[in-house]
Amino acid sequence: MNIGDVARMSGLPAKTIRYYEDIGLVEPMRSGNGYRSFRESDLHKLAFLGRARSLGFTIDECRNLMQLYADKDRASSDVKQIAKGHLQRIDAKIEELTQMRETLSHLIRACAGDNRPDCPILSDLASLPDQKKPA
Amino acid sequence: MNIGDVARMSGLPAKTIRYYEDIGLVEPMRSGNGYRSFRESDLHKLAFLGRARSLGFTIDECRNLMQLYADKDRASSDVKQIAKGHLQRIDAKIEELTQMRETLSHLIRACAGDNRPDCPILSDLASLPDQKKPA
DNA sequence: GTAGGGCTTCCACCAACTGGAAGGTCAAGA
DNA sequence: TCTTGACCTTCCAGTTGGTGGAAGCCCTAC
Repeated sequence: MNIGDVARMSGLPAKTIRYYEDIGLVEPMRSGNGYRSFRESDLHKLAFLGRARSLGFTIDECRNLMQLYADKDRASSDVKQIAKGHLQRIDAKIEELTQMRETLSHLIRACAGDNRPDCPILSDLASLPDQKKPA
Repeated sequence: MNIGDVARMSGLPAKTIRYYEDIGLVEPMRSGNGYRSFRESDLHKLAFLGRARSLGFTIDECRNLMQLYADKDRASSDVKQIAKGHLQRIDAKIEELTQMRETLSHLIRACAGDNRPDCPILSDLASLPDQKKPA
């Protein structure tokens, strides 16, 4: 299979696939004309990567997960551990965004949004953090 | 004030402040020894930037917001517009993360997490997207 | 032979910093 | 006076995960 084929089948852009080869995530063979030649197993890996990335795993985590996938003697606890760590990151991010959302929507509600210059959003942004000038 | 002073007072790392100067967000003066010399107004801008960034506004949005802040003839609707756009982005991100969280926590619950190799997390990742091989 | 698609490499760029090296400045202490 | 240490300077490189584009093969069809 050429890169266009696996791109279509994996749902990943060809550019991304070349990038994944660059960083050693897949190692397709080469045809006589220099084209990459993907095996079934490469396609499989790419699909794995696409799915893992879509769940937000980092490239490094993907690397680890693929290793575990390849290792028939793995312990599922190792996989679960990675997933749990990732879940925690997601939770932290959601928390952070929710906090932003809170503040921001509060400010938006308070802003008249008319043609006058007074604006609680700007007032908030302009407020200094609780620290004072140097002596 | 030297960079260390405004760093402490604004809560921003000195490196970040230099970077902000690089991209034209602040323009501190220079002392005879080559050190940056920050005015009160620079500190104010930096605090503004720090606050806006902490709410997740992009640097470009910060630029616009600072311009509006400086413009005494601004319409608060312009500010509100920027904030609303940003809120939408936040909502989209939260939505995306929540979806990931959903899938992931589901998989984690399904995984035994013991020393056996069977793992629904890996099984899910390994599933191909709904597309078939080429003709 | 030429037009088109697909493929190749390489280089640059995105956001928003962060780390580190090499070196100048300044105030205090021995 | 010298030195130590905390500041400060610039510049270069790296981070994450790709994306865009240029220049140039390859292959098939017409």
